[in-house]
Amino acid sequence: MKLLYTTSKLGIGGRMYQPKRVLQEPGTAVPEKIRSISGANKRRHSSDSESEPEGESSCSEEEKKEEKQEIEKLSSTNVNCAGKPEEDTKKPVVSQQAAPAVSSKPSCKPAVFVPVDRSPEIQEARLKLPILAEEQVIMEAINENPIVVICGETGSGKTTQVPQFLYEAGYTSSNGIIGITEPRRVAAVSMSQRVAKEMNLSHRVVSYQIRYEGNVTDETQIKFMTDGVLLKEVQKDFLLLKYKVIIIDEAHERSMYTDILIGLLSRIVPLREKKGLPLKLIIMSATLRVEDFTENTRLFAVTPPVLQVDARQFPVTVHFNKKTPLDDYSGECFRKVCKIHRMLPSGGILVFLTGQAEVHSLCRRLRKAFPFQKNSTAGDDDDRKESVEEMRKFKKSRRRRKAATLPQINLDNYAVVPVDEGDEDRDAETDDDIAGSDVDLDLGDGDSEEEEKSDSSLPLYVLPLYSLLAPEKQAKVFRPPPPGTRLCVVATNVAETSLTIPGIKYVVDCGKVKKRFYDKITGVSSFRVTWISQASANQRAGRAGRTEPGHCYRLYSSAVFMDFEKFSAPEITKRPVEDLILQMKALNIEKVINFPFPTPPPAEALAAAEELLIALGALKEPPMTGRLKEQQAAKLSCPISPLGRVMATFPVAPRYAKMLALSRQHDCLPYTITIVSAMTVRELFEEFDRPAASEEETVKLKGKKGRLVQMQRIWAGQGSLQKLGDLMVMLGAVGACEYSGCTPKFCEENGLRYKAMLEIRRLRGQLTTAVNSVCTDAGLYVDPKMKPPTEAQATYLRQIVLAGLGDHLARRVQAEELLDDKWKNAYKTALLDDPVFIHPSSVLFKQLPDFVVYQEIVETTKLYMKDRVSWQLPAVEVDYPEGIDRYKYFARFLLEGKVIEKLGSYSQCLLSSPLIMLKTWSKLQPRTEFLLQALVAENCDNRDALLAAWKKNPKYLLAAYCQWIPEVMQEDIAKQWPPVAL
DNA sequence: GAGCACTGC
Repeated sequence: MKLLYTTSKLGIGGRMYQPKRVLQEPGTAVPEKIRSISGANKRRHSSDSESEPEGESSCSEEEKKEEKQEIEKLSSTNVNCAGKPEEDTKKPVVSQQAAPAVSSKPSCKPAVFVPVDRSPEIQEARLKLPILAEEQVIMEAINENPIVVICGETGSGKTTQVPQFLYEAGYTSSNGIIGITEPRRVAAVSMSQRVAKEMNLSHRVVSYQIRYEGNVTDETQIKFMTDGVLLKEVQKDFLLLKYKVIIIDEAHERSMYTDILIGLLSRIVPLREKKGLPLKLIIMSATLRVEDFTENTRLFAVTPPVLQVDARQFPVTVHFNKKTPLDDYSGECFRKVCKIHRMLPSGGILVFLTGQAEVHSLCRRLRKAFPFQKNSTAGDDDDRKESVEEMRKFKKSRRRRKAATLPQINLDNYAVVPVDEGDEDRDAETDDDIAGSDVDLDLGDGDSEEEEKSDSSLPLYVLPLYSLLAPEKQAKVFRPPPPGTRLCVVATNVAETSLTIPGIKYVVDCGKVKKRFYDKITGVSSFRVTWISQASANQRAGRAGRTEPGHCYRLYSSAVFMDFEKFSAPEITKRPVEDLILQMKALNIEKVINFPFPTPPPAEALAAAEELLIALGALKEPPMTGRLKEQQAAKLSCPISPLGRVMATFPVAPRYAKMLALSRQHDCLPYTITIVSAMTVRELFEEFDRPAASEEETVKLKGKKGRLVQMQRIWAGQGSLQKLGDLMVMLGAVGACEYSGCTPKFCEENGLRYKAMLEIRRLRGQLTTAVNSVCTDAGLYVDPKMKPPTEAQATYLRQIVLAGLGDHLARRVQAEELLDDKWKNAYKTALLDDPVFIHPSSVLFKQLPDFVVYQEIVETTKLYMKDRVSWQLPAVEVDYPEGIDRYKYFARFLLEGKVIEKLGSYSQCLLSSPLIMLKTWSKLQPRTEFLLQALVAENCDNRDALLAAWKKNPKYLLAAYCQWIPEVMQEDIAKQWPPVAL
């Protein structure tokens, strides 16, 4: 325990640290800062690191070979060999004290102190951060351990300060970089800007890199980036040699890339140690739930030490409801906000709901209850200010009277309450931070009728907030509300982590969240509203204590809260993982199942991913020989194919990467790039079906909706372009938008989401670059005046799309198969027994083509297919049936002209549709039987067999075929029979 | 004839 509390001076220049003890007095029971140093890695690697010069590595061929072997070991079963002998890891903690390693063996710790010239204001602000008092402890732990976990909640300053500690301790001298990963782009950008400012350094030194942009230079020493960026870098340089330190921030969020990075780094760190170029790994988490990292011996053979730092947060009093509303949590939110607004002192309110529609309808209700007449220039009106302020004062006095009496007549305040509820009431009293407040902040959870009445004397400034909301509308929540009003933000989960709203004092938490679920077998996704986790609830509550002490009203009982899961499941366990698996295979990790995941994905998900990648040709097919068991084993460890390597370089889902890889032909690349970009970016079109804020808005929304539908019909094109279905709509929309300069005005007028269009533009740019670097002679560029594809190209594009979505083919259920009404207008897919449908928003909704290819199936009221391409003809990829059906299909293709090109010219004149070959009642037409018998007689179920039969007998099939042709044409056909050159 | 939270390359 004590080891890391040593006050010994560190060899980093003249800098002195305050002894820890002083800071932690007065002798209260200081919480353990170091939760676990058992087995902290005490084996010094001095011999390696001292003898070899730092920063220089001559990479001989042998070393490269060794590296490759080590990398391959990642996929071997022997994951425990992280390069440390067993006995060392078991050394008791005491023995470490006996060997004060810090002074005797400096190991990889840089002995430098780099001065930083901070402004006095910054310096002052920094000193208020609790983490600053921990600098010495943190740096000692980092110096002595290759891997350290730091826990500290939001407000601890760990993200901004730890990189500075490392910089000052010389970790960036000798050309090393400190890399920090963030799960979100905004965080990477804003953190880099803040740290640059705090350190008084240029953006050339403290930089960021996100998907489409960055300001990294040769001088960069501290680099903030998104986790995906670092994962891509591992692909180029497995050992991440330019980094001296990697910090994984927000590891508790358990984003997919973060998890993979931690798994990879657990192997990279010992590899770097071995090379004499040690890399430090720092995992930062907001919660103390880090066992998945620390107690996972597959991940880290030696348990890394865990440091805990305090956060500077204001206290938040949590109030539970006594009753948990069964389903109307939205209504309960309304009532709670009304009470807060009427009875409690000023301060912003933040409400958590689950979706756009809910957000808008609550906004509408609240605005109705507390109208706020905004003038043309909302809120900046000084004339009004006074009167509003006066009104407010008046209201305040009235409210006080009310507040003093209301809680006492709360009918829900029974004398007999369950124990915990009683406690909650006490919490509210004792924790009440507003001295002299005369209001009971525990509002109870009763209904009361009067709240529905409109009260314009108490203006509430109500704003919606969700991710898909236009940025300028989102930005409103960051500005102070108009004078005399109270801010009330009704938000989805964005407000939980991604966006922090200033001035929030009250949080209303419905306890629910809308999540996407995937069926592991069928891949069908659905959205469900579930209870949040305890960690989530606490995160939401924390949003009330950013600027002053706050209150959180949970619309569920504490008993229900106790039943919540402690933490939500890591993303990697809940999602299809084909993209990850491809990335890993590209790193030569073949036995993915043995990868040291902090939490592994379910076996079904791994198998499904592997299967899809094999089908796409990204992995080499497993051998079909040998024992079943071996075959099964081989199936889960297929090596990557050359195609797979190309696909892995494209930063999109493997399905789309396959489409790109195929599009060299017929100048389709620019179109495929655009289609893939549009399919990757979510929600191209504005949502107009939501509840409106007012009657006039309802009318406005309707108008916009109509305009969009009209435009979509235009974008859908004509002829074979139309068969590209919804993808043509996307292509047309993007094309039109770019043609007009991609202006916010154009988007606004045509129902396009401006943000989505920008993202598509940037993704097109990135994919174009990626394709150009694979096909060096492609010479592609992003053309803002891209013409629509030609008819022929549109047909190729359909095939290209099908190549990526081959398993997403749905067949229209024919009238004669209509056994049940539920199959009306339905489609059948390979994997699902249930009918699936074309979504009413599709341009193909009324068209009902025989075959469609879909992007995904989402289950709502029915199973709906999203973003379809139409197929009038069955695709060749369809499994060829066995038995008599083989001949039926072959007959059909033959008649359609798919087998023999020349017969195609007659396909329009046929007396019956080739499709009837497949009908159950086909026998009713003699010509079907006749043709079928002729084919069966010669075993003709493929083109080669047909050609062979013609060689034997040139008049073969003529009679049977003529039955399908009008008499006038029969003579002509007979002359040219057989319709091929033999 | 509809109703999708959030995020990264």
